Amino acid sequence: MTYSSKAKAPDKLSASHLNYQKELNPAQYQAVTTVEGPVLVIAGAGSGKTRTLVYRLAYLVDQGVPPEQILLLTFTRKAAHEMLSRAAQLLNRHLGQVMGGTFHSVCYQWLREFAHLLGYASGFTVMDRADQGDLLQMIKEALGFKALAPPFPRKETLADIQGAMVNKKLSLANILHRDYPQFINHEGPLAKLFAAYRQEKRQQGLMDYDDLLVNGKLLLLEHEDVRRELSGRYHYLMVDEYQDTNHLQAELVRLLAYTHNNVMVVGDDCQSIYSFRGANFRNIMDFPQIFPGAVIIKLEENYRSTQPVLDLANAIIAEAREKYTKCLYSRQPDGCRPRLVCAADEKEQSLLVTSEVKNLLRQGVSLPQIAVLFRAGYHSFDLEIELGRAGIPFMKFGGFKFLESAHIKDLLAYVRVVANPRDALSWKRLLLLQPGVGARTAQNFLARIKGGFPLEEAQKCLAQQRQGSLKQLADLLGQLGDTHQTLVSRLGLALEHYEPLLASRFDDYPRRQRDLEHLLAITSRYHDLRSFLTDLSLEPPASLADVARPTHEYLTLSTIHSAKGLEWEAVFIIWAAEGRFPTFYAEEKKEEEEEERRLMYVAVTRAKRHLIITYPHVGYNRFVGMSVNLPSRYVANLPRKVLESWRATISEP
DNA sequence: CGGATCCCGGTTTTT
DNA sequence: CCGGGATCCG
Repeated sequence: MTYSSKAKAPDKLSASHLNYQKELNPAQYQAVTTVEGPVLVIAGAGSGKTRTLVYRLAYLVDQGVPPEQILLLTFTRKAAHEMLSRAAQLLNRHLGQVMGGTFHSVCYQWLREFAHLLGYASGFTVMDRADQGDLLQMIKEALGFKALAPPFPRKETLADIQGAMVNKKLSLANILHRDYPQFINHEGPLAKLFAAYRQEKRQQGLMDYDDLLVNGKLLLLEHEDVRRELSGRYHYLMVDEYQDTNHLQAELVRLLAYTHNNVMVVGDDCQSIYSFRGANFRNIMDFPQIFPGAVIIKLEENYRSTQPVLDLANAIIAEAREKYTKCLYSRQPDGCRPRLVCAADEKEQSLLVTSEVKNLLRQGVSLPQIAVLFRAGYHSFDLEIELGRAGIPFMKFGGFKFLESAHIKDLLAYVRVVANPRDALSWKRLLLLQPGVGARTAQNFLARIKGGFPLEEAQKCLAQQRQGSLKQLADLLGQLGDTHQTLVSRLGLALEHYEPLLASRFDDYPRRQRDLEHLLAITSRYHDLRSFLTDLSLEPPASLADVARPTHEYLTLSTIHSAKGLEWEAVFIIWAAEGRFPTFYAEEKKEEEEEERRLMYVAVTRAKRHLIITYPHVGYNRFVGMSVNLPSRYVANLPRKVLESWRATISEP
């Protein structure tokens, strides 16, 4: 451990006057000041986990550790930014040099530096989920698998299967057997398809999300010098939300700690809600085996919620089949009991939330202190209409994917082919947009530029085509590649070209046009095309949406997944009905059903003081028409002293 | 090539 | 029940 002397630097190096012992409770203090060797922090909901990470960052810097030697891995890049700026505030100095972000974005940066070692050009671009589906579809067609006896998986399912193989480390046969028995007959073709997929990505200079982790790991595993270099670059590792990491991420952590073992991970097994993308909360429990001698610290005091809210949370998680016991306790014994309210139907549920929100406002709770949470994005559609009618401003997080909508992808295709001319996927998208161009022309063009030609080559090829629109496009691409122009003006040119196509393609084009202008506004923050495109793929859309946020106060609507780590004075959980929450999807699979329970636990523990859980008594079901809903199993039949049951009574508007 | 029509399938969470 | 995708025809 060559670097241990740094953290043991004498206290006089402390530039700040922070009194760590006074500002933190004993467990937090221990977590903050134990900087050498492996540390596992089990942090219950609301136990000051973020505070602990922030103070630890500050502490390290206070001890004289150069910020650039710290690596902070978080679930979103926004979370990393926030922690850094809070630490900077504490110390009253700028900490620009700390490396922070998601595993994906950090791997991306290393791969830009070292991808050539893996036989990848450094100019690779990142594919999102939809791109993955499109490429798989192209291959499915090319291999003639559309003619196979149905059912053959559609492109979204293909992407799911591929993702499961990588993230859950299971063989194709295994996945098919476990989750997709209906496709077992097609195992052979599927194996071929996925092999071709891997090959195509490499040839086109594309990496999907999983590749970033897989290749990042490969880089560290197979290149001892790189491992040494990167491990030495960051002497102190901190990983947030460790319960939501998968085997690849755990392996990355192990490899990065190679030269020093200074690694702290923070997590809560009860809040593990991402197993659908391979997260495994056992990573937490295995941590002491992988890092022998790890110090284990539990944060159990909850600073967020009143005791009645915690009582409900504890009652929900008590039923979990498998968990590692923590005892959460609050300093605020008093507070109102959470309520379970049965509304007559969805409309009444929406009216109930609206009128209760108004109630809270009268009581002095401000709009930004209120959130409505739900299992799936579409669960709030009706409520959104009602809120609009009532004139309550709101912002919605999660669910809808701005960046994956067709018009955004169309516009981006213009610049993506400029950034990476080998990207056949974007070429195809771009070409098919042009009038007079169909599958045939696109195919011919792709065949001609196959193998990766520079942009000029592609331009020449376009100029030779019969269609006038393609000759025009060739000129435009020349301008888009002109790096003397600002990125905004280049994207502006693309938009100018795309707008007429947009109008003929979509009948709701005015709305889509506004989206595109919003995208252009985001662009002005960037100078470099590649980093712009990367951020769009790797940055959660919510943080990009900052520009569009209303300046006035608003109510938060969010999926529970997107609400992770956040808190509000008052929380509503809507559609807490069997079939929706837990989703009927998960009802039969034990492990998934367990995860739904944890999801409810996460939802409940977002509330500081007020908590209302509702469901509509009658709901519309596509198969059966009207049907009667039962309350979610996680909140039905709880003792009255934990959860009050009500029938909705609201005055009609 | 592009528009129209018909049929099937499937409903979720996200880097 | 709605929308995406496949197919067919002009």
